[in-house]
Amino acid sequence: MSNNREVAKLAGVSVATVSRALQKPELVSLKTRNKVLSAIKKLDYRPNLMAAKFRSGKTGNLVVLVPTVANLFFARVISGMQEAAHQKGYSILLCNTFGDPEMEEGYAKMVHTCQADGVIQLRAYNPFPAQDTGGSSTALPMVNACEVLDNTTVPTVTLDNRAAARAMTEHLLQLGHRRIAVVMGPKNSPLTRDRLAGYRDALQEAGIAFDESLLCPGDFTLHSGRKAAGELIERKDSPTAIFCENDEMAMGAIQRLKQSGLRVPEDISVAGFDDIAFAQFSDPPLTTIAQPAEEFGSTAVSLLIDLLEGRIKKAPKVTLPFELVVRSSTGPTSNKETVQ
Amino acid sequence: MSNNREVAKLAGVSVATVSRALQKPELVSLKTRNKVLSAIKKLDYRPNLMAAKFRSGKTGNLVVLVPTVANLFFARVISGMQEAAHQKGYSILLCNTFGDPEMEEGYAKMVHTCQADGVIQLRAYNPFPAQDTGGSSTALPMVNACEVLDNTTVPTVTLDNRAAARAMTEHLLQLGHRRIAVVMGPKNSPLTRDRLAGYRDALQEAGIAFDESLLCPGDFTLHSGRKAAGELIERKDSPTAIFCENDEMAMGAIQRLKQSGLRVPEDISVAGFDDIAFAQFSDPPLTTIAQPAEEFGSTAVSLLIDLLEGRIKKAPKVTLPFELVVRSSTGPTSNKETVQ
DNA sequence: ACGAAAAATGTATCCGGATACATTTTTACG
DNA sequence: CGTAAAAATGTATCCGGATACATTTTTCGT
Repeated sequence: MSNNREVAKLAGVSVATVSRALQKPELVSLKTRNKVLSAIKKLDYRPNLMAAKFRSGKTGNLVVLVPTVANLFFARVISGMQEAAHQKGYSILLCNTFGDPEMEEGYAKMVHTCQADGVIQLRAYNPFPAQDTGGSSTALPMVNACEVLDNTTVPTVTLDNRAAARAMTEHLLQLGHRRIAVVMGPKNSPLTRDRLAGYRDALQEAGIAFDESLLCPGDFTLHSGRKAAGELIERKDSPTAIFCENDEMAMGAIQRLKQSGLRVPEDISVAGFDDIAFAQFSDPPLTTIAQPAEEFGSTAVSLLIDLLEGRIKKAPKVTLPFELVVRSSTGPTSNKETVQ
Repeated sequence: MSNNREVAKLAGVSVATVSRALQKPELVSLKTRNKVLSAIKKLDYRPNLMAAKFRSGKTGNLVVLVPTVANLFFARVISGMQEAAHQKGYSILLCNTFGDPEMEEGYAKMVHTCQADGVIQLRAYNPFPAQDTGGSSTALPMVNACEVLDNTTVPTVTLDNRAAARAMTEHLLQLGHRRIAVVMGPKNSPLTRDRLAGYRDALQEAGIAFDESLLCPGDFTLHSGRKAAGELIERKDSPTAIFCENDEMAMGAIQRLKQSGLRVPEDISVAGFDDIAFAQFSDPPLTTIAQPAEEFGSTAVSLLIDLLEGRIKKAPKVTLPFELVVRSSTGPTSNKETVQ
């Protein structure tokens, strides 16, 4: 591979001129510029960006920590990130973490070893809590998106999960449901906690007592939704509606309900969250909360780049809009259920 | 950020010793090693890997060209890649290309500018066809996986799509189907062509004439499956089975069929390809071809790293196994249909 | 045509770790 | 104890582009 100096020699100029001809062409006379460009073409010269980045101390890489790549919501978020990053001259280093703090720390260290400039974390965990100092110069440049930490000085991009869950719960209440089960995400997740809070807000406003036994554990997989639904319908006082914290679990639940001969929504309503592509192809099509997934990604990338390039004073907290999408998996309670 | 020399000074040794203490500890005496290590700890020194990589000429990055990140099959492939790469000390630079040759070329050029060491292409297109010279030193180090080129000297990882499509078609024929529609992937895709060939193989062996009008265009999205199904059932001589070239299209098709009051599989059978997670949660659960998606990714990464590290003589062609997974979306033809 | 300012170009050095080669220290054996 | 071999360590240089600063060339007004 030819380099700087070979080009300079062939063009009969100095390396500085070669560098300038590429970086700041306006500083080089037209004649010289052409000499340089033709030498570059003749040698098929390509600048070694590793050298340039090494010198500048900027890698142009962003580490993205994703609990599960093989998840439709995250896939959309990543898609949005990739596009935004590419547009601004950055690259995405994708890291599948399985939500394991050790892996997250390992990958985040790529910033320390100058393999990446910053980190986008899609889970509510700061790999270096002691350094959660936002704009501080020693801190890990990080942006927290989707599932975010509560008390953090790190920039965040999130949804008002509480309001969204409340909206969904209100929708179910309006349909006459009084016993609404919730299939939750992983324990200790602020996202799960906030959605639960929204659910309780709506219940409280409607004057309905909160029943902890209606809460089911889940892990955002189809299987966990199926399992939860199975357990719910075997109870004597089974719910008339199931609010799942993501669409995969909702679709798993629907499958299980149908398997037991229950009709959705006639016998039991099911709601999801995320509005993945499959939601409208579900049978019945899923009532859910649409999130601007790609925008989560692109916003997170923009914030991180702003942070890296010093355009951020204090950590912004961006909240993106949601939308309640009512389809056919939710419906009015049957008389039998409502008379109780 | 502290460097090499600061550590050397604090430890009272030379930079070479510092470097050796980290790279080849056995060459450094225990006493010296400890001095170095404690200096490293005291200064919180982290080697600047950009410098090391710059010097070695190896970036440790692999560019992955994916037509669509937000696709469950590719997401699994990427997941497998990421794990394999991480295990071998490489990172994945994820690039969403939308199947656009220009974007693919742009990203592939990252290898020329030393931002990455090699490329994994998940689509049948070589960004630098002139350089398709396999082991040649001037060639772009590339591995082609999933959808692969026919006449290439590049290493490939693929499925015997022809045999898989044939197996699925035979399954449908055994159930009595004689008019089997095919919802295809993008035109000009070897993958689509091979699957079609397998379909024709099976028809021919069964002595059934091939009817081109049973082929429907598609693009691997839920919507295109729905559209294709809509067109098929409006025909006078509509098929008794629809073989979709991926699960998303199959699920889209099923939705459309049900919408028209058709029962699957009683009135019409539907088969998919890929066995994504949703396939078994579809209503009815989808008959499909299971592919080892993660293994596509890990194998591609292994091959590329072998290629980069000079362990490959001539380009290997790896074929991974498939499995026909029969669920409930396919069934025997009804009498009405078979008597024709 | 002269001189000052502006434009263009060149020189030398830096970034930080790796390593070939040189040098010093230790080991071990007669 | 002496010396050769082995082990440990140090010195100097390289990788390739960026750039501060120095130097040369051009422009332009008078």
